[in-house]
Amino acid sequence: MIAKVAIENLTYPADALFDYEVPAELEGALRPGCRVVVPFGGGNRRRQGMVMALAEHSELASLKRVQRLVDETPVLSEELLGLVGFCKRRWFCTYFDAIKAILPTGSRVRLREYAVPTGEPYSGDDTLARELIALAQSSGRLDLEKLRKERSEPIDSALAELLQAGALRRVSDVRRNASDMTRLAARLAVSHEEADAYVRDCRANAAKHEKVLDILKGCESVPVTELCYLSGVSKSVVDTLARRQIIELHTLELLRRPYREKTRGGDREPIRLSAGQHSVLEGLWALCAGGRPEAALLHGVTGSGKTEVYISLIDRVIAAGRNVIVLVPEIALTPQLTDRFYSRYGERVAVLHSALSVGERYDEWKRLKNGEASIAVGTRSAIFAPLDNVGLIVVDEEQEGSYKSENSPRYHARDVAKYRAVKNGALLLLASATPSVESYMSAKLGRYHLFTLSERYGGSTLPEVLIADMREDLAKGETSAIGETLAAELRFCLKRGEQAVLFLNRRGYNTFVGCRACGEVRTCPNCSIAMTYHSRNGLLMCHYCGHSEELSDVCPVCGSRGMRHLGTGTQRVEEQLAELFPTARVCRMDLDTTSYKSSHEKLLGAFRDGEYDILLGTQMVTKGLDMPNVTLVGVLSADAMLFVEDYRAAERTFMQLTQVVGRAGRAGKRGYAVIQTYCPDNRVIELARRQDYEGFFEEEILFRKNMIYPPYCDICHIMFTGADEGGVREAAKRFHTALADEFRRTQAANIILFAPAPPPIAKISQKYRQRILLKCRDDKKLRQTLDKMLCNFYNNRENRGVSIYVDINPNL
DNA sequence: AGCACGCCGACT
DNA sequence: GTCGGCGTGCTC
Repeated sequence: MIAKVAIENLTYPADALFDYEVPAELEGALRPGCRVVVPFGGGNRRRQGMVMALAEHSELASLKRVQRLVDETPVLSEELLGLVGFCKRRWFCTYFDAIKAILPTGSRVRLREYAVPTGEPYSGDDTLARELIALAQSSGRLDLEKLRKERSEPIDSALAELLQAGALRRVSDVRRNASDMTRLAARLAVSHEEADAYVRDCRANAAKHEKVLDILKGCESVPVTELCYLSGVSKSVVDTLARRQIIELHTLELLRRPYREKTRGGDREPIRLSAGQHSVLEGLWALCAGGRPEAALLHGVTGSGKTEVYISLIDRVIAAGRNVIVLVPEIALTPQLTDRFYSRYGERVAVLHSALSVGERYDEWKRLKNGEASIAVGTRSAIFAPLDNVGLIVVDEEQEGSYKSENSPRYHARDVAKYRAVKNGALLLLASATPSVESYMSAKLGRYHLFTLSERYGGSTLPEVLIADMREDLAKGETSAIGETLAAELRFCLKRGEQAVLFLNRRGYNTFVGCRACGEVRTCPNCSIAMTYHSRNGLLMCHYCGHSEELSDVCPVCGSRGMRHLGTGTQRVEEQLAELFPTARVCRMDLDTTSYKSSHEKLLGAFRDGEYDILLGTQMVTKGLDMPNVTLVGVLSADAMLFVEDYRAAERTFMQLTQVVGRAGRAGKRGYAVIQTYCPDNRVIELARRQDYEGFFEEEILFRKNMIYPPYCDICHIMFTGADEGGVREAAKRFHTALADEFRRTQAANIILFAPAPPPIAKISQKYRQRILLKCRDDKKLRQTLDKMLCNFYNNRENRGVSIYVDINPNL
């Protein structure tokens, strides 16, 4: 018997399936989907592998043998094994990149290599070998990985000699990744006075230590990640303090299975559906019940009750004995939806998302795998849920950018969902109030069944939307973030005793720091990006590499004391609100105040319970809140997101405005929305005011067609990164020339190839970047060409030190 | 990415 | 003669 094995840590061109002989004692137990340990390469170093398939014969004359079986039962089903290969072909990753995306971190194993003394004496005269054997005998075994790292000189020839002489024997050990090491917390191990004394006596770099200790002096115990964020230090500083026993680390027993206490499985109420909802449900069920692969797009205006429809559908699918996957863009933003699932399906639902600890996630994964749970609800990676017999896959808010993975494999969950729907004979249901232009186009072309819910649920009406022309305020010399129209509406709203939500988009909210004298903007030393000021820790931080520094008002370029915050911060708006409405209770929700996992939910809960009058926040306030008492929604600046160099700017603006506006006026109350803008005549803003998706689509699709943008093409980015700016540029140029030649040679049609250029962020973490843009059709032929070009790139020694990756239809 | 193989210059 | 530099190519 032969095992076809994918091997961990191979480069892209070397990544193939390798044949290994299955030893007789493993036959039967070793099945596709099991992990194995195999000898690999000239030195026969042990590597982890995944059995992708079994075969009777091999083309090769002599084979090495599988050394050890890691899993007694396969961790990947046949379907998911197929998906591994699909990911590799589609997104240019290695087999193991795909496997790592599919398996939860907790189920992963790490291979450790040891050498143990056999008792046989070593009589050779290699000094290093003598040293090693002595070390092995005194400590019982040698940790090879550690040894290689610690030793400056190569140890492998000495090691080989000892193995040859029979003095050492190789042992490999497989370790589970299950325990949760990340939720570590720190507290002071000494008195405040001793801590002060430590800082005094510590000459070198005590500033960072002092910051850490200052924070700990104020609190009982602080999670390490939080501590690093607040003090702007890296974890190594905390580790050093722990090693010196100034602080101690302990695992925080907080936040385990956060939803366990919640009501489970009690809600058996049949959902009352409107006539419109009911007919959509019947239409979807007809598609689902057939057991053949189908795809549908459910376009329902905000508040039309899409959730009720697909929960009813899930009821039926479950009753029919099939399983369900529900994808949501960001689980932290949809606590109401997950609560709903818990109360309705209880233990039968498993939740998968990144805010869970490694252990929690692994547990949920196991419950799905062993059949305890049959509904997987989660973010992007939940599409890999280990379920068989999937009857329905729901992608909620399908236009959201979070469904696209930003690291390898750079997959789109929608595409994986399509694959799984086909393999399972399932219905793929894409749901949105503002579908992506691509999906709506597919629906119009009949590739998806289109279902529409055009009426709001529960008799509420769409809010009345006012466009506030900020130019009028400006003409009066008024430059505040809250214009007259919005201020007036806020006053009415508060007088009625109702609540308001104010939305500030991210770009406008980011407060970078610049010099008023010379115009210098503080940029990160590692990345070509402006640093942003975080009020909570008082530091300037870089979102890309995590670098942080103290804020100073002295300009490093011109030396004047002119460094100030620029941009509209939530803080500034808060101050203004306090001025306008001194008695109103304002709740601010942004990245700063919500770095803790649960605080988001807590703030929303408090707002919902009426503890605040005004909720002020970024992106996150646009989604998933269904607050009956919110009757006013304000968009502080609709323009900032409109003028971005990105073909999707209009789509995103329309989507966000529509979603924000849709928050107002549920449960029968009249809602109002105010959109502040300096260009009130802009079509997108006008269409969003009318909540006219159809109109928006008609205009947008023309633009996409004329300019050749998706869905009329696929956009392919080929990215080059490296520490040497010139080297990266040269490598990109070489690739561009070779690619152009290849396209000419194969007479590839309908491809627009752009010359390499630096992307908007030209440097991240001290790595320079170059990008080649390609407008093309992402078909088999193109993928084969790119695959070949990538392999050539890796194998060309001129490209050393430059990394390359391909991203199809990336988020910009 | 490792690691072996092999082809050339410095040195015993 | 041989030891060791690193350029080249393979890994079942």
